[in-house]
Amino acid sequence: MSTTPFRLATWNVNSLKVRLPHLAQWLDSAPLDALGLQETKTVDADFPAAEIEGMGLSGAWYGQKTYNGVALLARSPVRDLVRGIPGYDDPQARVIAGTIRGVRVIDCYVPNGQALDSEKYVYKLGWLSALRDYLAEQLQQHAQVAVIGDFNIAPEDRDVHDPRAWEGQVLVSAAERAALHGLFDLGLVDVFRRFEQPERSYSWWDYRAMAFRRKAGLRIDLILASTPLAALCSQCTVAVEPRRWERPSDHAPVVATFDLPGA
DNA sequence: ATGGCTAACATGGTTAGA
Repeated sequence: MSTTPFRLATWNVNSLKVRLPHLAQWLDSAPLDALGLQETKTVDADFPAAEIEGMGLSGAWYGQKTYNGVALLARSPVRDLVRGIPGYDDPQARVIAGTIRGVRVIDCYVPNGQALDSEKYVYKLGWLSALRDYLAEQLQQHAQVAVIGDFNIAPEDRDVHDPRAWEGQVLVSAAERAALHGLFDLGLVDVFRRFEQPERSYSWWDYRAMAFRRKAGLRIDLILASTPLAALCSQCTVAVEPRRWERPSDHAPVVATFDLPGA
């Protein structure tokens, strides 16, 4: 049976306006079919739609002033768009979902949480609970589901450059990891770990203290796939190269290839 | 080394990120 690759990426761009040249340059070298962005940091009226179209992409975006903001883009039509988590009243623009070539793609920017004693941490855990309910419903509706984005949680200690220094901190705390594993329990698979990976594979490095050069990062940007979709995954890598460029995002893209049935 | 750096908004210094 013939298959066609579906190359899906997630990238926290930390301001789409600043990172438009990086996106264009990366797309020149990386053949992609669909892409979820986070931290676009722009209202929908100012979204650079013409520039995105010039890159051969179309889709939809859901943004707000200054903070957050997500976009779901593809080379083929994005259908049945849904912004936010239905039924969850959230003033922050963090989720956009659509169907691309039969795959239900849900692009997420999970709250950071700031610190364990912060109200933002309470918001993060409540938000993840709402996301879990939403994903449970989506997995009933669709066989092929991909949940992609900046999860702001490092799943395991091997996803942390210095687990001892980070122990108990936000992004690695037990309650956050339990919430993430709650998503895995729905049947979602972290496809990156389906393959052999280099030691010290991360997707985010602090701008400060030469963290990137020291390989002092975290793997917090993930591609999760429903079991039937994960079975079609043939590759998943961190595209570390854009992190080396001038004025980079602090996150690198993560890319997965799914060999979808059909020509 | 409880700092370091980047971006938005604003146009100096705060908020937020992770």
